[in-house]
Amino acid sequence: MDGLGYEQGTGFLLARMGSLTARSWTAFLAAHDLTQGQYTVLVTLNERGPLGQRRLAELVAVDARNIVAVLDSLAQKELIERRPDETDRRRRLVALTDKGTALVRDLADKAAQEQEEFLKPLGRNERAALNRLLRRLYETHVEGS
Amino acid sequence: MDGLGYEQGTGFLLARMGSLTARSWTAFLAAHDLTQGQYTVLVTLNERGPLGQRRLAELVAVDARNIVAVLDSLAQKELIERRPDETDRRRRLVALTDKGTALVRDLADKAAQEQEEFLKPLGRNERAALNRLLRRLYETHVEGS
DNA sequence: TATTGTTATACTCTATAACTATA
DNA sequence: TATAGTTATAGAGTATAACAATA
Repeated sequence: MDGLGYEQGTGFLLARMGSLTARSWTAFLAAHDLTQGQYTVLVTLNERGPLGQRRLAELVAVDARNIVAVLDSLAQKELIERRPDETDRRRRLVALTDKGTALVRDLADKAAQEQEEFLKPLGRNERAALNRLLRRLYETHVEGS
Repeated sequence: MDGLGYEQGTGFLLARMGSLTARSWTAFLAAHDLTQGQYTVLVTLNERGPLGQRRLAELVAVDARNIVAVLDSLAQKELIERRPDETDRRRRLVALTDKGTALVRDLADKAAQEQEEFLKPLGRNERAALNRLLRRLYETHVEGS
């Protein structure tokens, strides 16, 4: 019942801001010929090391069926490779190639600059606070299990 | 060079968390036969009152071409109506119907409960801080102009 | 000529059903 | 029978080109 009718919930704001962020984020990645899904996979592999597709999909929070095409495209770019798991011939271990590792590191630097624009309205301490809160949420929702 | 390779930037976390939030948010809205785009339009109209489609699209941060189908679907549900603008016959003013207004208010309450689940990892003060930071970002990026 | 709204097309993301091969 | 990976399809969100009516 305040000026604007009622207060927007955090969930709405998060989904909404995420969608806006994702847009500029997508444009940034597109300039480097990557989609969000591809980048998230690269980042996750960089953090965790080689993973089976099932576990990888879980961490990226994508259905295991839908990660296949993403991995195909990354493999074609020679950013990842699928290695056979000798102990279980159903499994394939997904790993970053050297080229993939180099790309992730390069993009991390450029992305930091990219964020400046978007986060301008917030001061230094506020950005740190936002980063910390988001990280807490992210880790709880993704690390789980 | 910390444990996990390198630190995730705020932009990445925001896009990522937004995507995760959007997922449960989408499921919640789907239970009430709405998409995210539809809901965002309803919320915006509720805050701002009747708007031309161009300005509405701007506030919702959707391309003006792509809001047409969203408005069509909302009009079919009788949640909004397009009124001719007598002073400029090119324009059509989009307004919430009584039914639409009632729905937005009803969903705002239910959404607040829905968020509990997602925000559980954060304490009361932290949620308030997150809400405040996101609102600042949202308003800067959307109110603009 | 510029602006408001529209139609149509294409790509990404997400969700789902049905399948192959291994265990 | 259960699990790892795959194929194929469909809806929603986003981006873009081309267009009609009006200013």
